Amino acid sequence: MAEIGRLAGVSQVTVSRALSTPDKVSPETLERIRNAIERTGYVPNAVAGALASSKSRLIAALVPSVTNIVYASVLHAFSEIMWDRGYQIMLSETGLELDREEKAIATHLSRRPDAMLLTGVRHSAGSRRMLHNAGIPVVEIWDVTDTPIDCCVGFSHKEAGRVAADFAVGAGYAHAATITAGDERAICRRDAFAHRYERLTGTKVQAADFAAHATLGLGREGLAQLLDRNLPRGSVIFCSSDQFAQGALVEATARGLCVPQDIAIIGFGDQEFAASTVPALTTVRIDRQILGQTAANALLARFAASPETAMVHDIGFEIVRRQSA
Amino acid sequence: MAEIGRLAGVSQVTVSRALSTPDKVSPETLERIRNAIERTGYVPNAVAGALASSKSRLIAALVPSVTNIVYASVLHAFSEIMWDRGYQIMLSETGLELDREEKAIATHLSRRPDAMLLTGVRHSAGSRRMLHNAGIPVVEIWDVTDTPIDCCVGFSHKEAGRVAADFAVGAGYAHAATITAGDERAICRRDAFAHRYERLTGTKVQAADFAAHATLGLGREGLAQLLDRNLPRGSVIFCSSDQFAQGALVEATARGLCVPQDIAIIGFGDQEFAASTVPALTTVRIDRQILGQTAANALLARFAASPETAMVHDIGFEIVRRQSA
DNA sequence: GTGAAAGCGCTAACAC
DNA sequence: GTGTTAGCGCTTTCAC
Repeated sequence: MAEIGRLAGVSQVTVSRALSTPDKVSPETLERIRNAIERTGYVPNAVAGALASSKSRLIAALVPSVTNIVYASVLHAFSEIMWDRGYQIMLSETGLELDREEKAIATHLSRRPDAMLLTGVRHSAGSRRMLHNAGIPVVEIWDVTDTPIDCCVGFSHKEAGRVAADFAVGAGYAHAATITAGDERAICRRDAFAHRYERLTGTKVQAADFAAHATLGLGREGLAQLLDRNLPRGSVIFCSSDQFAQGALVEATARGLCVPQDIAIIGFGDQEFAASTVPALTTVRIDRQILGQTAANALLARFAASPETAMVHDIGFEIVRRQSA
Repeated sequence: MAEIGRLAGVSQVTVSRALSTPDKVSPETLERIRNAIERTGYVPNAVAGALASSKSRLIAALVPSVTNIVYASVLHAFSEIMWDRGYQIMLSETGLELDREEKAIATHLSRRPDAMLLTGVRHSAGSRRMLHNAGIPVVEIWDVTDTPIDCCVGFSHKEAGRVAADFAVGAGYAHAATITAGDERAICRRDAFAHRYERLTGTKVQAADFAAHATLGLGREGLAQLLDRNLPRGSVIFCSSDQFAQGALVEATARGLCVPQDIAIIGFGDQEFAASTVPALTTVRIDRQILGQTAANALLARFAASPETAMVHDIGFEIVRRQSA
C-alpha cells in the first residue's frame, strides 16, 4: 500500500482511503491510485485491515453437515445475502455432538468473526460462555427457543409434529407410524406427532428409528420393518425427511401397495423432488430460503445496531398436501 | 496475551511460545500460563497471528454451489482433512460464470489464504494472473487438464462420456438419447457420449437439454420430451446426473414403461439413492470422498514442499451396472 | 528456557 | 483533501 502511494505520489493513508472511502479522495488522486493498483496487481491485505479495525467482515457458519441439502440450502440463501454485503463465510461442520461444536466455536472465535451462525438452540455451557465473552451477534437457526443466545430464526419442531398429527387425524387415517433419523429435532417432531396422534385417537403410533441420517434406502427399510411388524393397511407414516418418504414410497410401490390408499406417506422438508414423485409427496414445507435470508438480515440488523429488532423469528411451516397422504 | 503473561509472571512472548511450541517452555511455566488462560477465558487472536507470521491457516474453497450434493460431498471430505490439520475453510459459491469466480478469487485472496480450492479447470485470465501472483498452492477439482494452475484432482469427462457410450453399445442398445443439465462438464460428457455412440452405431443420439441444474422433475420432463419426439423403445438414455436418471425412471414407470426393457437409463454420480431405486440405477460412479481427500492431501503435500508430488491426479470413474441399463 | 525489540500492513485519530 | 502518528496483537529474530 505504501508502494502504491509512492507510485501515485501520495501517502499510504490516502491509498487506504481511496480503497475504503473513495469519495473522501479527490478524483485526480483517485485516478492515479487506481492506475498504480492496476499496474502492479496490488491486492489489499484484509488481514492487516481486520487487525487494525477489529472488523473482519467474516461470518462463522456452523452447520451439522453441508451434504444435508436442508442445511446447505439455508447456507446458500444466507451466504448470498452476506456476500452481497461484503461478508464472507467461514464454514465448519459440527455433526450432531455439542462438544465438536464447542471446539469449532473456539477455533472460529480466534479468527474474530463479526458474527456467528449456529444450528439448533442447544449448546454447551462453554460455548455459551465463549460466545457471550466474544460479544458478537449470534444467530441460531432451525429451531426456536425462549432463551436464544442473541437472535434465533426457525420454527417449532414440536408444533410441526403436532400439526402433522392433526392433519393425519383430520384426513381420517386410523393408524399411524413414524420413520425417524438420529437427529435431535427429528426425534422431537416424532414425539410430538405420536403424542398428539395417540391422544386424539387412542391408537398407538409405531416407530421405525434409525441412528443414521435419512436416505432413500433407509426409508425403504423403515417401511419394510413397519410392514413386518404388521402395520395395518390404511396407516399413515410420518417421516422425518422427504428422503425417507421417498424411500417408503419406493418400497410401497415395489410391494404393490397403493399410496395413499394402502399406505399414506407424509414427508418433511418439501425438497425439490417432493412435487415430482409418483404420487407426489405430501410434506411439511419449511421455506429454507426465507430462513437463510431472515438469519442474514437479523445479523445485518444487529450490525446496524437496530435495537428494536425482534430476537426470535418463527418462520413457521406449512403442510403441503399432494397425493401421498 | 500480555495480560496472560502478567498473570503468569512471564513475558508476552513466552505465552506465545506456550501456545505454539509448548515443548520450548518449561513445564512449570506452561502450567502457570495454562492456568491464567483458563481463568481469564482468553481466546488468542488468530488475525494478529496471521498478520505477523503471514500464515493464515485458512483455505479458500470455491464451488459452483453448495446445494449440489456432488460438490457438497467433495467439500465435506476435503474440509474434514483440512480441519484435522488445523486449517479452516472460507467458502464461496461461484455459480457457473467465470467472472463471478474471478471476483470471489480476488476477495478471498485479500484474506491471504494459505491455499485455494477451485472447481473446474477453466478460469479467466485475470483469475490465473492473481493466483499466480499470490504464489499459494491451488488445487483444481472435478476435471483434469494438461495445464493445471498448480495441482489438479479429477477425472476426464470426455472419457466418462465415451466409456458410457461403449457400455451402451456393448449392452446392445440400438438407440440412445441424452438428458443434460446446463453445466459445462455435463455438456462435455454428452458430446463425448453422442460422438462415440454415433461413430460406433451410425445411429443419431437424441438430446434433451436443460439450462437449469438437474432435478427429478426435469428428468421426468426430459424423458417426456424424448418420448414425444418418438424415441424408439429399447433406447438407452445417458443422463448427466442421477437426479435426471431418477426422474426418467419415475416418468417411465408412470407411463407403464418397463425399465430397462422399454427404456434403459444410465445416471451419473452414483448418489446415495442410486442403489435403492426400483429398478436400481446403473450409473457412473465418481468417488467424491477420494476426490476431496486427494485434493486436501495434494495441498498438504504442497505445504510440506514435497516437490515430487504428481501435479495431476486422475481419480477415474467406474460404470456401476445395476438394473436400469 | 526466557525476554527485548522490531515489524507484519493496515485503520483511526488528529492535525494541517 | 491529505499527511502524521500511533497502534491493532501477535511472531520473528536475536540476545542472554
